[in-house]
Amino acid sequence: MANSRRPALVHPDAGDLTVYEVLHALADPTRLTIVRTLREDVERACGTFPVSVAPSTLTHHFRVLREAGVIHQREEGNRRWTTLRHADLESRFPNLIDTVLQVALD
Amino acid sequence: MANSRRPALVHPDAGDLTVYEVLHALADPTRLTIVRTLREDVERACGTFPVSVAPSTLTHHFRVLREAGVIHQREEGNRRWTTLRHADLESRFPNLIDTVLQVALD
DNA sequence: AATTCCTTTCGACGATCGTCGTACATGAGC
DNA sequence: GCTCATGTACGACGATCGTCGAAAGGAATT
Repeated sequence: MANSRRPALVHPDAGDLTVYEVLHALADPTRLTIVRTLREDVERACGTFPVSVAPSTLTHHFRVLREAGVIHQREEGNRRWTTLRHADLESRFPNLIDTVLQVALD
Repeated sequence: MANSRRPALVHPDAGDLTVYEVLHALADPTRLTIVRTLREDVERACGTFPVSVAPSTLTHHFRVLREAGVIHQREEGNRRWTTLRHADLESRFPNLIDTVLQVALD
């Protein structure tokens, strides 16, 4: 199984998030599109995001978001489901995500 | 005079600011300290910010903030006075600056 | 005019960034 | 079994980043 053989996904504790890492994670068009999409649909598989980059690039962006504590990913079969860590982000950085999303309407 | 001989300082129009450049500008401890300081004191000279980097590094950070549209600088004598472009930022990205500052209490 | 102060410009440095192609691993379905 | 779909890992690439020291300009002061 992928769940047991592959290295477990690392998710930092809510208390360890830094505003600098989060801001940096949000300061990219592709990554902000990912976050905006997750704000509308609770959970999505990797391949279903409306972005236009190579698969390996997308994996890279997911790692940046995950290590910054912005998203959570869980594996199921050969899919990886992604959610926004909204509660953690709210408790640590109140209003930040929604303010950024509201301001970045594109 | 410095005002006429040195290349004029470039300040982007409020309408040209991008949320990505602004977020990137804010995603650095030194630069966020500068912004926080300007939120308290309206106008300050370059050398008076509570940061600990080399003068040339400070100049670099001011340029990043200025070109992102976060700060405004004017020259007077051999001093350069810096202000936050709060009204422009508010009109373009409502609540963004204050939310980030409130969240980054350090 | 000489000195001192404030700030910039330039070039450099190692590090990180966003991007991609290739190869690989897993799971589902035939 | 085999194939296809999903997604990752690795290595590479040029670009940008944050940092600094050295040198210099301009203004204020003496």
